[in-house]
Amino acid sequence: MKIGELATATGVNPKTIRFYESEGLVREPERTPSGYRSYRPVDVERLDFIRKSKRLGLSLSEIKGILRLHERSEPTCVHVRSLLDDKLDRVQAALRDLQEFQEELQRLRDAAGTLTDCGATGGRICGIIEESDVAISPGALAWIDKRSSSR
Amino acid sequence: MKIGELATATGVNPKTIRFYESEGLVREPERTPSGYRSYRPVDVERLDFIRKSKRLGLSLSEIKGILRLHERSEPTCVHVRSLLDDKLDRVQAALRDLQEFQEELQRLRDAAGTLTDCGATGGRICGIIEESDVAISPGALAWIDKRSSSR
DNA sequence: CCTTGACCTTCCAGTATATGGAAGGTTTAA
DNA sequence: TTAAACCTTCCATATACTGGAAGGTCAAGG
Repeated sequence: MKIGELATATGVNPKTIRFYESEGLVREPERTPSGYRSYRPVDVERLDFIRKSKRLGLSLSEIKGILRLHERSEPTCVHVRSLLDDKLDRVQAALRDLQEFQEELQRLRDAAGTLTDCGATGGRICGIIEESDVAISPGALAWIDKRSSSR
Repeated sequence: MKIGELATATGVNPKTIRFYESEGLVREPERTPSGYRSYRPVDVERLDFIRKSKRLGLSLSEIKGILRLHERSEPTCVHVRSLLDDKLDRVQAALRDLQEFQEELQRLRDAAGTLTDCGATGGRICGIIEESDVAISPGALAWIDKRSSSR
């Protein structure tokens, strides 16, 4: 199985498969005489595992940790449960942060909507922003950054 | 005012100030004969503006856009209002995504909690994950990535 | 005069997770 | 034989910084 076939079988971009290999998430496959990567069916399962893990919000290094445990024939369930607990805590914290941020942003937007001039006179750049006092948590701010770039 | 003093006055790391300069968010300051950057009080205001904008979830390129408008003496309020509307839409979408994700994750966690063995027999890596069917939206997934790394 | 320490300078690398492109080699079918 | 569709490696990009290395400057104290 060449890399393109593995990509089609799993829905993972060939570039991404090579990247996972460089990161140690996927084993280095055999090569054909001409240097092409040659995969086995078990590699489909491994990529599916990685994909499902990512859908749970696990990072590549967390996934790597699980795979390392498994390679040493150690049980993974206890570790995975604690990762899920951790993830759940963070999602809940983010929900709270984001909810609060949404309310503050909404208030600011409402106030800005009534202004015909945002007051950028003198040395001012934009009154809407300069008079704002929204305190977004670092976590929610981080989310905004990422979100903006992933669209 | 040297860069360290500006940093103290604004709460922005000197490295970050230099980075903003390289990105065109802060003007290139005069230099002392020995090459030190020499800032004026107006630079404090500009950095404060950047900081407040970031707290509203604006990206550096969005902030740069606002500053460019202002430099050309064009009004910024209409533009800023549309940025805020956009931001608000995304926050609301994220809240929905994240809420749904939280529920799915909670369900998975509850199911995993009752297992004494996650079923990693044969070629399996971890039954909790392999049997999961959580479909997290790309936006919320992106958030998780960023969040994990920002802590 | 010399040293010490706290500044400052530039440049390079790394963070996380890919993705796009360049430049070139291989294989398969027509 | 030639064109398309693969494959290879290496480098750059996105985001918003942050850390470190190697070295210059400045003020105070001995």
